[in-house]
Amino acid sequence: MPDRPLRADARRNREKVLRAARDAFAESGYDVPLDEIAARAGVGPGTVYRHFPAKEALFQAVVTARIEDLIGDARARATAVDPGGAFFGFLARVAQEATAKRDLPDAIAIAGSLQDSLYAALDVLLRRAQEAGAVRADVGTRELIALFKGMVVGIRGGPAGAANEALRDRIVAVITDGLRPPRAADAGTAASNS
Amino acid sequence: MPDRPLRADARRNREKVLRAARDAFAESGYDVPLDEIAARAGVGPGTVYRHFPAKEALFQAVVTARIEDLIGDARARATAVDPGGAFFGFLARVAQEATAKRDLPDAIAIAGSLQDSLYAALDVLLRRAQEAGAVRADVGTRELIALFKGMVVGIRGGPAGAANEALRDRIVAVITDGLRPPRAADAGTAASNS
DNA sequence: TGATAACCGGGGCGCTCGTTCCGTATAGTG
DNA sequence: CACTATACGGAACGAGCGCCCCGGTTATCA
Repeated sequence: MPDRPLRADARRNREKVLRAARDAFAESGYDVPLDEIAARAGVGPGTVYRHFPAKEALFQAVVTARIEDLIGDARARATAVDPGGAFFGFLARVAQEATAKRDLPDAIAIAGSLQDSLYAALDVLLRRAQEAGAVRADVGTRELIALFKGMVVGIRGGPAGAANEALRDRIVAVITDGLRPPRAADAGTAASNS
Repeated sequence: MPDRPLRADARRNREKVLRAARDAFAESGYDVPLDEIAARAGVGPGTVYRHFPAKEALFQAVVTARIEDLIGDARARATAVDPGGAFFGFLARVAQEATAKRDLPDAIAIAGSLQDSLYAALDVLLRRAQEAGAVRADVGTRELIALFKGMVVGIRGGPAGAANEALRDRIVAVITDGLRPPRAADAGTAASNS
C-alpha cells in the first residue's frame, strides 16, 4: 500500500492538530481531553481520528520529536571533552524542559522503542562521567532514570510562575551535588555496594 | 447535634470500609474506583456514602492518620540531640513509606489543614539541621517538599518487587549527600550552562 | 417479642471522555 | 464546469465512575 499523497487541506489540518496537541499536552499533560486538542486546532474530533487511530498514537507522534531531540543531545554530549560537564549539563537541560513541559514524565514512560535508545544514550553519558571521576560509581541507569523522573515531577509541583525557576535551580543543585562522588572521609551514606 | 452513638453494625462497616480504603489507596493510588473499595469491604457503594459524604472525604480520613503519624515523628525528631541524624532519618523514613504506599504523593498534596502542620514540623527539622551545619543553607521548606515528592515518585516508578529496595536506598543516598553542605572548595554547584 | 428507627445493598442517574459514523463540503481532475 | 474521491465536522454511542435513592433488612429497646 503505497501511501498516496495527502490532500492539501488534510496535510494542513494534520499539522494544526500536531501543533495544538503539542501545546495542550505540554500544558496539561496526557490527561487533556482530546476534544480540547481538536478545539485548539480548530477542527472536529473526527478529523483528529482521521489522522491518528487513537489518542495515544497522537501523543506518541508529539512526544517522539522531543525524545529524539533528547537522545540527539545526549549523544552529542557523549563525545564532549569534559564528561562531567556534559553529564550535568544534560541533567540541567532535562530540568529546564520540565519547567515548561507538563508531559515529560508521561513522555519518558510511554515512548516505546525510543525508550531504549534514550536509556542507552544516557547510559553512555553516565558511564563516561563516572570513568572521569565526576559522578559517584554506585548509581546505574536505573537510579538515574528514577532520579530524573522524580526531579521532573518535583519541579513541576508548584505553580508555573517565574518564582519556581529559582526552586528548580536549587533542586538541580541538590541532585547534582548528590551525584558527585562522595567525600573520601565520610562513608555515612555509601554503604557496601554490590 | 450531639453525635449520637453509631449502631453496632454501622460501626463495624465503617471500620471495614476504612481498612479496605487504606489498602486500596495504598495499592492503586487515589484513582482506585470507589466501587472497588466497597467490594473489598464487602459492602455496597451506598454504605460507603452513608459514612463519608464524598470520595475525597474518605481519602482524607484514611490519609489523616498517616500524615499525623509523620507529623508526630517529625516533631519527636526535632528535639533529638543530633539534628542532622534526625533530619536524614526522617528523610529515610519517608522514602521507606513510599516503597509500599502508592498514595503518598496525593496524601501530601491533598491533606488540608494538616499540610500546614506537616510543613511547619518539617521546617523546624530542617532549620535545626541547618543550624547544626548538617544541611546546606540554600534550601528551604519549599525545596524540601519538592525533593520529597520527587523522591517518592521516583522510588515507586518501577515494579514493586524486592529489587527496588536497593534502588530506593541509592536514591536516598544521592539526595542525602546532595542535601549536605557543599564542599568548601567548589561552591558554584549548578551554574548556568548551555 | 413486637415496634421503630437506623442502616444496608445495589440499581440508576448524570457527567466526562474516547471513539465512531454519516451527511455535507471541498480539493483535485478531465 | 462537472464529477468523484477524499476529507471535514459534530452528533451520537458506550464505557467508567462519582454519587443518590428506595425497598428491604437488622439492631435496639420497651
